[in-house]
Amino acid sequence: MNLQDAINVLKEKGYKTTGKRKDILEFFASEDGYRPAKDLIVHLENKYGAISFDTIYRNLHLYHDLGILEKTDLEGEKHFRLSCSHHHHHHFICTDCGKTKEIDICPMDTASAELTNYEIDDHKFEIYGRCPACLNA
Amino acid sequence: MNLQDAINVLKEKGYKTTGKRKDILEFFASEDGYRPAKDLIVHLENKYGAISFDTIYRNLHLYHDLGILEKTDLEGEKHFRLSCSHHHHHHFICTDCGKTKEIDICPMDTASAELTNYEIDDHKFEIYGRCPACLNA
DNA sequence: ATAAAAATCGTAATCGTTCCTATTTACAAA
DNA sequence: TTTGTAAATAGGAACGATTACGATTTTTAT
Repeated sequence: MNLQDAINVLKEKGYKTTGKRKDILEFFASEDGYRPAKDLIVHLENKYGAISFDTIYRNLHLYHDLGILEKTDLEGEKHFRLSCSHHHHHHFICTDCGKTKEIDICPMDTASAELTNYEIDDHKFEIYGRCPACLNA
Repeated sequence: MNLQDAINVLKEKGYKTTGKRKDILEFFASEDGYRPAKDLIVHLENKYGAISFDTIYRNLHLYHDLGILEKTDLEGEKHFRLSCSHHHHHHFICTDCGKTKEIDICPMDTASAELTNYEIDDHKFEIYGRCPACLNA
């Protein structure tokens, strides 16, 4: 998912493409890892001086609902990144810089065999650690 | 990990075994799923009428640090359960009742091959859905 | 029994997030 | 291009989970 794809989704669904909505998308397009709302707030405050929490969180939720952003809970704080809309995969997440690396293994294929009679709605497989760049720094 | 094991760990490490510490352990021993602090507070308030947040959270952290409790972040709320100290495994978590089922598959064996030059500190594999009991209710 | 250390209490503060009403803006239709 | 209106944003209050803190109580070792 890139900036233009995301804007197209917004238009298709009839949402207005405001300056702040674009700013938010640009922010995530310029990052390649999970970021908390806090970082986005700082980024937008640099441009606007002040920004409403409502705007931040309403749009984060909207983007998540539209599949534009992926979300994960890290230490009680929600983090977001642009969706990797190609094939199903999971992530290594660097606990220093937040950058991610795709992991092409999904354990669900075999795990679901252990769960007959269970309704499976979702799953999470994440690996935490430090990326080579952070290890060298 | 059962009640007695947990008390032994406390004593070995030189922590005091107070009535409330035992109550907390008994609470988790009587549950077999992940529970939020909130549930523990309600449980202890039934017995004592009031309980300090400090006592709740200090002991949850202590137990987690000592390996007595496992922790997971579910929708911005930390949930705890007695550690399953036998072999390494993961959990299916029922989003209705919080009960868990062990999953004996760990994807790290194969996944770590994709992460040469990365430092791996931790990982999470959780499956969410509804257990047979909740499906029938 | 008693003293020292540790644990708990009661409450205030903090942090991330949600909610509310008034105002502003984007967009469509004239 | 103006205008009507639904949608979006502002600004700040409220909320829920968690953390922090000085005063008090309890556990445990002596």
